[in-house]
Amino acid sequence: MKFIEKLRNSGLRPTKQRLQICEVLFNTERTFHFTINELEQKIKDKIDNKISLATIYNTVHAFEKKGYLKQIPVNSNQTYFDTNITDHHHFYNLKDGKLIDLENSDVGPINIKRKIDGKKIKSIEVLVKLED
Amino acid sequence: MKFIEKLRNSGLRPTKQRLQICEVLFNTERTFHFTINELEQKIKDKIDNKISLATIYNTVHAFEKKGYLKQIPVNSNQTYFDTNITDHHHFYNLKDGKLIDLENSDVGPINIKRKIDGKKIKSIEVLVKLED
DNA sequence: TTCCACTTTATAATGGTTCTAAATAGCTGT
DNA sequence: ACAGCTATTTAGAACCATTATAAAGTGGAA
Repeated sequence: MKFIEKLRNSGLRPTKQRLQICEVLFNTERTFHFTINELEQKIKDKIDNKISLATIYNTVHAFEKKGYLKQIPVNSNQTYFDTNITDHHHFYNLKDGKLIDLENSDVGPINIKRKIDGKKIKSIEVLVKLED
Repeated sequence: MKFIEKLRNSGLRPTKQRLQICEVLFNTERTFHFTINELEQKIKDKIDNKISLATIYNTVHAFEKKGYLKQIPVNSNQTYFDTNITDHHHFYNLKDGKLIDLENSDVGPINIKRKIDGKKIKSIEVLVKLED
């Protein structure tokens, strides 16, 4: 249905696996953060067939390249992704490794005054580390 | 000399290896960013004896814990460290993976309006990704 | 000097991620 | 519906940064 179009429009074949991963990632009330391991678990819980780990990696990277997912810059042994692709920032709870979205209104506009020749700004991301 | 005191004051024994790594990291005109691999190379270039890779990891982590180094939150397969431990931000050149310091005056103050119960802010870090 | 906890070291183990190559499945044109 | 082509999936191997291990070495206090 809706995801078939979405995938086709971006040049990705709407395979069974991709559509199922779309359901898990995008057919939700709210956006969320995840690691590949967490996504693998969510997929296991929600669908009955098996999707190979390699396919999950492939798909997540394909979706990220198409702009349907964003990587979150955090130092961790795993890569964190976000289904919220709007410009926004994050709290990072060092205790449990959990992320919390920060609305732009919680941070205020960020104005980068310095320019680098021949480069343009692709993104501005703020990470606020939290401790007890 | 100066590094012996520094180490002793923070409860780290001033071993030959740690002092040599201090020379490479802190006896410089300017601060710099590095990965463990880059540091390993720098050490090979500057000293004649060999320091085990495990010792380099141990030392970098010990120095980070004591606040002599900072990790930079970037998504990369390697961990980036910074010898500039003042509060500041970074440009990240996606093309070559190089980091550039941003002065606070280049970014302006960042005021996080939202609070999380029972947590306090440890750091606020801005990463500005650059593309061509 | 002696002793002991701290440190270094080589090497193995770990674990997230990427690669490989063969099997499978969309899709287009007939 | 079918053939043929290319994209995709898959299991498993490979990769590689990082961490763990356990034995040897070292700093420093008494």
